[in-house]
Amino acid sequence: MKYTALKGVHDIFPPDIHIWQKVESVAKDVFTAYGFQELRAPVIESTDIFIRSIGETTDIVEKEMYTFTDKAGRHITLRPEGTAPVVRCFVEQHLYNLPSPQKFLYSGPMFRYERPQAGRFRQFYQIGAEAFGVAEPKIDAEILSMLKLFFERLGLKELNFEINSIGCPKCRPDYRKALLDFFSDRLEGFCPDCRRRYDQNPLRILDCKVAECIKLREGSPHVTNFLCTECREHFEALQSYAELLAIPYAINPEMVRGLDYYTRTTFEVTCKHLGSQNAVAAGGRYDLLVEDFGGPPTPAIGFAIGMERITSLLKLSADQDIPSPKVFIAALGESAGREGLVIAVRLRLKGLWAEIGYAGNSLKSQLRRADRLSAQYVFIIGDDEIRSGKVKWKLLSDGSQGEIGFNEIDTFLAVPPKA
RNA sequence: GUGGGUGUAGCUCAAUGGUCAGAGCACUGGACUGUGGCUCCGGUGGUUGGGGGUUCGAGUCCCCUCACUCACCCCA
Repeated sequence: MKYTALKGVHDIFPPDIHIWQKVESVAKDVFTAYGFQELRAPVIESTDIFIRSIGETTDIVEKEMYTFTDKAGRHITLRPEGTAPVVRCFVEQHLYNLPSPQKFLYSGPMFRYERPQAGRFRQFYQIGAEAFGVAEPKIDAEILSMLKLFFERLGLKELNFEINSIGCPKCRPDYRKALLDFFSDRLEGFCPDCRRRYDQNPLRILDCKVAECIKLREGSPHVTNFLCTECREHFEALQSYAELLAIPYAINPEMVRGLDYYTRTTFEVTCKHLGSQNAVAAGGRYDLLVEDFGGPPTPAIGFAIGMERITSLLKLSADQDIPSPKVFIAALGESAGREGLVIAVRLRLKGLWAEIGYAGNSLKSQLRRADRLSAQYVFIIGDDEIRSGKVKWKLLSDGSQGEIGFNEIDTFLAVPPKA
């Protein structure tokens, strides 16, 4: 094959595209009901926007960004995630001057240079939402409830909602220190990755899947025991609101985040049917990021849904409704073909999906094609029908057929079939 | 970046180192002049991912390379 798509990217086309469209429309409906409006930010931004927000020492920034210089030497990066561009827009466009809160949804491709595997791609799609201006934990719970509704509408089950609080710049250093103290005397037993994490990002040790490390970290301090008063109250209030809204969450004090900007609430929705990349949605609070970008102090919270992971789950479960034509017009001969073409265009004018057969195909093959397309009706037009001014109709589901005049077609199709 | 697995028809897969690389599905034509699905018969479709090597002989063995895939790292 001479021309192929790049590694880690993929084409989306029928029949899968119908699942994608379904997910997008459900998200838009549900998020709209929660007061979110669409915001479309560019796919490219200045590189420093991502370095500043995601964090200089994160994997994303250190080795996963698609970065290049344009013809004027500007440093440009294809967005690896959606929050930073939205925050940049929020500040640059002074959206904080609009009535608070401001709530936005977005969707589109993200780019990360990684080795692809199940559920992980170099160009991948996210649907995300960001809410600005509310410090109250009520909105944290609302966002969880919005996700719950979204998944319910899609018929997705067996999902786990996990929440955590990673504190704020006031309390997190205490926790970090406690963690370092706890690990320091047993560091030798940990895997090489964890020993590296000890220096770079000790919270990540909590995430390690190596059996030895899991055993060694038993009894390690929990972040939730180190929260300052404000963070603890926020987290407790979130839990009570989540219970009020019947969100079946679990607290996972070992859940950590790969982006530096998170504060307090973090959450993840996972599904065990996904393989090792099992998060279908994840997000959290980032109360300091807007200020970091030069805006006024503005608490905020957001999340992103991984489209590929959702659609792969739907492909497992779903009875997919693939759209099919209302009418297939099978014509035999040139003059019947002309008549069929005119009828098809007239039906399309009314918004009905009409397909026609083309020259050189026998009636049998046209019917076969109609059957493959799952057309509801076939209209058969030949010399006889042209002479009599009628079309023969056939209902494919039960094989019944009859005749109607050319001018009766519209009313005929308006009446639902008995089958 | 690291490690494993797999590359044969559009798809899913056969073929002990030995005739002309096969089957099912799909597509297409016919059995049935103008009636789909079911059945039967025929047809189209291949650089066996690419390159090199071993051999009388390679889809099969070896090396290189590319792609896909799963996992690690990390993450949606």
